[in-house]
Amino acid sequence: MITRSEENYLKTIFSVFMQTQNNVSTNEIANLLDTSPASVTEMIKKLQDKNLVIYEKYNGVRLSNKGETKAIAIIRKHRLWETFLVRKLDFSWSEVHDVAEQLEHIKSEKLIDKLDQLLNYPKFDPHGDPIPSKNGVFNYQERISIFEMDVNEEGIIMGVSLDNKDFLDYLTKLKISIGTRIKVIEIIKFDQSMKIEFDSKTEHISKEIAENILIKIN
Amino acid sequence: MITRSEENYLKTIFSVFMQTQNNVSTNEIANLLDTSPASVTEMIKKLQDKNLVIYEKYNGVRLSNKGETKAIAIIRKHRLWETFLVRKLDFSWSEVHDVAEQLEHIKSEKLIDKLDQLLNYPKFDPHGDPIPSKNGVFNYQERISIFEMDVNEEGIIMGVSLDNKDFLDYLTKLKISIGTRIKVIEIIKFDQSMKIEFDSKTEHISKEIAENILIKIN
DNA sequence: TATGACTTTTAGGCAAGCCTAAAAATAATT
DNA sequence: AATTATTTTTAGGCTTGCCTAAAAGTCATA
Repeated sequence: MITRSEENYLKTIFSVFMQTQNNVSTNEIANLLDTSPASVTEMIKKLQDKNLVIYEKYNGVRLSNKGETKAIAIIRKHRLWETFLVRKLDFSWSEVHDVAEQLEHIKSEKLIDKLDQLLNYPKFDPHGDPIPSKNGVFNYQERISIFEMDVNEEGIIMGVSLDNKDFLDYLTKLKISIGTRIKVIEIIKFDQSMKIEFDSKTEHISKEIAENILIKIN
Repeated sequence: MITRSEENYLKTIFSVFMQTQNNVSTNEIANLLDTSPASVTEMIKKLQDKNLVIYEKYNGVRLSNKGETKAIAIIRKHRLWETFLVRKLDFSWSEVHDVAEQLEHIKSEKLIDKLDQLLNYPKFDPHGDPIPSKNGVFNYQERISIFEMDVNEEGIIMGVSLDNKDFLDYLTKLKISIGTRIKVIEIIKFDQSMKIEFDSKTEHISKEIAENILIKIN
């Protein structure tokens, strides 16, 4: 049996490793899980005993195949639940995270298969992140941030790279959501803010906002 | 904050008290929660410190108003989730219990309100048990078991009094479900088994089965 | 290369929720 | 009423997952 806490460690290690492709440091895990480095070291050892991670003292940690499989299963559950909350229970982007964080630990294969079916086997969650299939395959979609676009370039919003309530609420207020087609009108050199056009209107967004909205690239 | 374990104790105390109207004994809780009497005593003290139960040494325990409110909320969640699993995810009677047992501990008021709405504010769960409203009101329905019926009496099945997989699977096999109209044809004196008629066919059921199927009384 | 800064690990402790064994209280039976 | 049986509580221990403080290791920079 794998505990809830262990699942959270696996998920964290997985997502950091995905971004950096490097062994994940004790400190980084501690920061992300809001715990002490000492606790992390301790837990890593436990995960190592269960063959879920590959670990060498003072050299960070990464998932074993077994650990990766577990981590992907948790991410799958998290994203399916988020999709369910938004589509079936009318939750907004910004509200789903905390609840999905709890729901992802429910243990029932049938439950998750049926949920998948109910939602018609979604490939992306409400934030535009890919939902791994039952056998662990992610459906990646190449994306870049609006910040990387040039003037006059167009794109369709495919997701966000930040799961922060204020950020998501602001997007909702702007009526920007996944699927929205946008065009870059102007880039202000001074602060790198951008004027973008969508749904026949123009909005002015800061660099920070632009960096965290992702559009389809191909 | 109230822990998952505390919630399970409250739920157990509530349901035993409902049946007996007496203080619940340490031993009984231990049996139902599959734990030791010593652990129960310890937990009861903790619940007492939190003003969730009323307890006197060697004299059993019952819920305080605060504890009862909590217990009812958990039962509400459990039954709403069971209803969801059966209605939306095609779970069968016998499969819902374990999963609902996990789901009932998810903390989100919005989640449960929305679930209630999605299911159109159900008054009874798939076993025929009442689902308390948001403000804690149960919609009781007077029910008796088939075993208490006389020959030629008719009734409509409203629920079951046993949440056991083999029992529920057997009812499914017999195609007996909530809403089925039945009539008692014959009672066999020797073993108190009963011949009942429903959906234009006759079945012969044991005393044990008859005792655990509930029909509407008024 | 030595020193200081930072990271990681070790050591020792704590709360929650469980356990067993023994003691104390209550209930049942002779 | 006394003895026995049962129930409940206390006492002491264990594991999980966390903590802080101190020691050990690694890295960076003078």
